[in-house]
Amino acid sequence: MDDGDDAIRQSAPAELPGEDTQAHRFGLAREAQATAVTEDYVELIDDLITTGGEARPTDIARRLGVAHATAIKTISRLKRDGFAVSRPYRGVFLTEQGRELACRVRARHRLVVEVLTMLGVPEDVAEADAEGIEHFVSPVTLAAFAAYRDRHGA
Amino acid sequence: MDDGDDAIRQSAPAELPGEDTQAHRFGLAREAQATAVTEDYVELIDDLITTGGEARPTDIARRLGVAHATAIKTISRLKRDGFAVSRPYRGVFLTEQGRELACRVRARHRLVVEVLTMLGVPEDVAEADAEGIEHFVSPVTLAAFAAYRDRHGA
DNA sequence: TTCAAAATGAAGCCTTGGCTACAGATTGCC
DNA sequence: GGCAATCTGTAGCCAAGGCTTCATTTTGAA
Repeated sequence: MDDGDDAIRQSAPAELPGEDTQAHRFGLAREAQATAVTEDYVELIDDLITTGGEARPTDIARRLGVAHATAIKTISRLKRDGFAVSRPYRGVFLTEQGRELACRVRARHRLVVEVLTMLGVPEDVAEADAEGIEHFVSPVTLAAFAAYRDRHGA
Repeated sequence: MDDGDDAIRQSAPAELPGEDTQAHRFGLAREAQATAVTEDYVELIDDLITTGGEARPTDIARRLGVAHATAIKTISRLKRDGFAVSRPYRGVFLTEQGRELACRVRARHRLVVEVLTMLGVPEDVAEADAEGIEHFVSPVTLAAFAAYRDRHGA
């Protein structure tokens, strides 16, 4: 797992010779996958706090569709990595770093859903697919999405 | 890991009540992730056989950017799951199921790259992002992509 | 106030997908 | 034919992210 500023990773650096290029692309995808769970948890925690005032492990687990023990273990990783804090039996809270990540993740998610919808994907399918797609959309692609949305009225 | 026919998963079934919907979406994304590695390997093996006549573990590992032992272990899972066969020191071959999956995966990859490019994403970035995105594009979204491509000339 | 239900957290297990290190097979060069 | 380099495969380690089970804490209802 990366630390905060890499949780939404950068785009490809320079040119690489042929075969290495492919290996590099797979490497980028693996990195993005490693941050996906962090991003999902942080965004959900932010949602729960915003809409309900608190984020409890049981609620997080239910919303994600995992066992509560799984959520607690992942939350402990968030704490270890500086995205969240929690006091026993008192819910989970985001650090500044966590809130900042949540904000970026939510904006990216919305934009992906918007663009999918504009392309003719039904709203509910767009939401579902975006849940996976969003973690692999690089900043460059995100910028292209934003430009496309602005060009064609949303 | 799913077996063959689910390796490209289906879209969401019926309507689900509010909170369960979100849990279900995350569940779909987790399933798609579980099939992503299988899809990458199968497509790469098919490429290597088509272009070079054989797919050796070392070549697979180099192209994916992982250690050869990692590739061998994953290949053994492909064999276990009925996507590939191999004889010691004689390279890897796809089963009928494996070839069929490779074909679907390649078509999907190309379409994702095409659509990203049409949206204004630079070619190389589109290729890199598609490596991750493709695994989460449901059949419904894929159909919408194809319709979009056909509507606006590629 | 008491007590049962629900939430929490810890512990231990599994699979996946990385890695390194080492052993054995194959190949090709001399 | 022999030997070194390369390729292959096995074994063992690790972390992530699932799971179940169980003990403990908190909470809320009678």
